[in-house]
Amino acid sequence: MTHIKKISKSKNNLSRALEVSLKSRKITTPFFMPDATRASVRGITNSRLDETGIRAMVVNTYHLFLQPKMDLIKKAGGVHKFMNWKKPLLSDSGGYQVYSLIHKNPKLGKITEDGAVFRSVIDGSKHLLTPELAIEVQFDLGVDMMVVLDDPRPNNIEKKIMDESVERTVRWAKRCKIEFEKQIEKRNILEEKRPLLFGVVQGGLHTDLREKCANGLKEIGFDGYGFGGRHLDEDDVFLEQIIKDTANYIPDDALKFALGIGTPQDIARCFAAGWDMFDCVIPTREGRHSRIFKWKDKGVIFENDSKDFYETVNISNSRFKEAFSPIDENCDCYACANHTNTYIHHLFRAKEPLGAQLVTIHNLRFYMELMEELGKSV
RNA sequence: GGGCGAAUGGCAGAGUGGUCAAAUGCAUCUGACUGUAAAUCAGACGACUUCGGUCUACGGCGGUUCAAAUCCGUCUUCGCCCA
Repeated sequence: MTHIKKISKSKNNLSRALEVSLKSRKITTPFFMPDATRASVRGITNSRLDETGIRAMVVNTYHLFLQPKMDLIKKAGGVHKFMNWKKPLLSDSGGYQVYSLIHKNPKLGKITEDGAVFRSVIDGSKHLLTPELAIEVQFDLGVDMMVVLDDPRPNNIEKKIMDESVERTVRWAKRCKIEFEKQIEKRNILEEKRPLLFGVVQGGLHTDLREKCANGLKEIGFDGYGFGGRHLDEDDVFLEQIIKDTANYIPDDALKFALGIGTPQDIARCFAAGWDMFDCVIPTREGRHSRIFKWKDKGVIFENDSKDFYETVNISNSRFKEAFSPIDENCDCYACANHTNTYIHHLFRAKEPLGAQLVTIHNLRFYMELMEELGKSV
């Protein structure tokens, strides 16, 4: 059976809408998944998440593996039951933690051909996360979509080293795919009930390495392919060409997952380049840090490099002390329907967690509206 | 009435002759955040400035000293104790 069906596409034939059949339910692209790294979108209950229109979210293999550990998740009956979330879940492999922890602070672990050696920040215990273990853990989590363990590197490293990262990423992807098929057989999972598996395209700023990586992964065969590493150059300039080229190297009938992207305009540009699904900490983390996303003009979303379709404001700024109006008059989110800028400003000043929760809810609703707008264009 | 102690920047609170425009925390103002080591982190926070400095500041006033938030006298206020 085929899990992915094209339902429409744009005139330029790049952006499109797909219907994806997952084990828990169907989902259409484009979609954005908030990060529920440790099986929770920080501070927000499931019912409030539902109200924002969220259709899927991302949990993290590495974090859940360390805490509460897989024995407990298995006892709970999988991560869906554990967190009582009925809609689709995608688990990230922990590959980014290789980048984030090891490359930023080598003391916290190292990468070997076998896998990534981590020291737990929870209890100091040592762990070896192999590609095989990453897949097994994700089956134990019981998610709808899983990602291979990859080897991301900072964009500014030598091309030779980036090439090694690409080759390792492909070798690890192969091991993941083999383990994936083994697990399906071992667990007796029917084709229509199996999770989808994503490879991750690395290669940094080098288009030829992105192509090499994509081709290597294509040969193995995945349901979807992710854009790995950072999508911005050293000056935080959006890597437009690599984003476009990488999307083109991926088979058209596969899902294209822009991992960790991004700001509203980055998402819009990626979608226009053919990417179907997104996840990012921005709406939640920045919401907790009091930054609010607001619409300015939905009509100019696709106008070249435009940030003009939205703005961000910091609700803890003094100008909101006496702003007795909702964050956004036109927003239908819980925060805007019930509370004023003044109140939310006060909550942040008073360090009341409700402030962060309300802004998180609002920002997630903003991101959902962005996805609705993107969806309308195809 | 007598004795002792204390008064420091918006607040709390270090400092007890020079390296003090004065630690630290809070408050205030602003910024950052892109597959969450992040409800976190960073900067600013007396005035003026040609950015080299200049001025005004540690309860008030007056001394000592080359030099005082720091020592002395006195006044004011507050606290504690004895009558």
